[in-house]
Amino acid sequence: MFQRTILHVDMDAFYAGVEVRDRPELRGKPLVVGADPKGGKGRGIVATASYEARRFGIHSAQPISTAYRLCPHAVYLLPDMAKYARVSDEIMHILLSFTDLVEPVSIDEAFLDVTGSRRLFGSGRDIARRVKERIRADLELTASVGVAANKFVAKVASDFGKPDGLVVVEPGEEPAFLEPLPIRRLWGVGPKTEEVLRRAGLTRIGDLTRVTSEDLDRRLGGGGEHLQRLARGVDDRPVSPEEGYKSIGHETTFERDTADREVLGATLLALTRKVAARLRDHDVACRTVTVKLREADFTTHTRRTTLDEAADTEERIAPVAARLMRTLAGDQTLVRLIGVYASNLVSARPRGQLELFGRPPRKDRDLAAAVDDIVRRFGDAAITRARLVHAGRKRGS
DNA sequence: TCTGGGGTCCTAGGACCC
DNA sequence: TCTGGGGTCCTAGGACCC
Repeated sequence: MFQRTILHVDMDAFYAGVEVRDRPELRGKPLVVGADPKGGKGRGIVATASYEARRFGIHSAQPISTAYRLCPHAVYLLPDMAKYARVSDEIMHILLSFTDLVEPVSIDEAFLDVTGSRRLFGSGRDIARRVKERIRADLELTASVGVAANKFVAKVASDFGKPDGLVVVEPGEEPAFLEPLPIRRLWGVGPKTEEVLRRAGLTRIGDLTRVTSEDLDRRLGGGGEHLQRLARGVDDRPVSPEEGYKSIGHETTFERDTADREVLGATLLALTRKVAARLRDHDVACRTVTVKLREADFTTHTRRTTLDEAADTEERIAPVAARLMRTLAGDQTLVRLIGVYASNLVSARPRGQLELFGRPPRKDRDLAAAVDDIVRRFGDAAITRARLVHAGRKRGS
């Protein structure tokens, strides 16, 4: 079979790395990027912990209150997503100088298919070394790189050498490399699946190759064969450059659980505005609108509806979202989080083309375009709904 | 110690059509 | 008279990833 060379590039403690680079006085200190700890009462989680902070037992996705208890004297910073997105663009730019086949996985991670670049740049290991050097020289950041014949093994390999790692798994070595690792390392095995498999006595990746895929299907409700192929180190998925969003959404957790209809309504409207603006930004419109509500006890519900005609404006989406919300929350419902999502995305044709089809430009879209323009020029605070200002005052913020 | 916010993918069941 | 089977679209929930 045709032998591919795949790289998985994964930045080390990315947000923390960027902050330390920009503020050298932070170097060597335990640094936590994430929610405001508020003296141990904060509600969010840790986004990234520096390696110094990890020595205290702090890690990503941990409640910020736990992190604060473990290390109150750490430096706590709020994430600056706009900055990280800019750095991410610079990283992707570097990666694209090695091959066109770059598939971003997240803001700080990507797969590269360098099969066709070997003639120009050398072996997979050579290319990995050069990628790391470029990222270090140009951006003063470190990345860990895994090299293998497919995406899954490359991903596990990059994780294996962290931080500042370079791990190559040669073709044929995959089973020996994977067998002793815990099943949790398999892509798609999270806490639930891990527990189901553990109860069946399966704890190492190698264990999965010693049962039948039907047995796995029965225990997990499908996906057994895929899991088994990964466990053997087989993964045919191609590295495919960006395909665009399938959904766009925003959600927010209240500082304190609330049953205040006005607060809920105003927050829903604010979220809807952000979603609609991003839809227009990406030149897409949505046919499906979803509202999510999480109650104080963490039970979570969603309601969605599909529109007759795709929408990309607050004027069209907000009433739908409000209606869905009313079916989710009673007057007494104590709410922890609400969210708005747009999916079933279709490309929104430029207005010139709409007219070609004999459809007049809509007023709501003209208004939205004007608002987008003002926000671009003067920032988000320049324009807002009277209702949002009112609710903000009401909360005393 | 309670658990963010951005996403993707999958499953099950119902409606509806032929 | 009670009843097939395939296909598509839709909704709700959940697992998982970073």
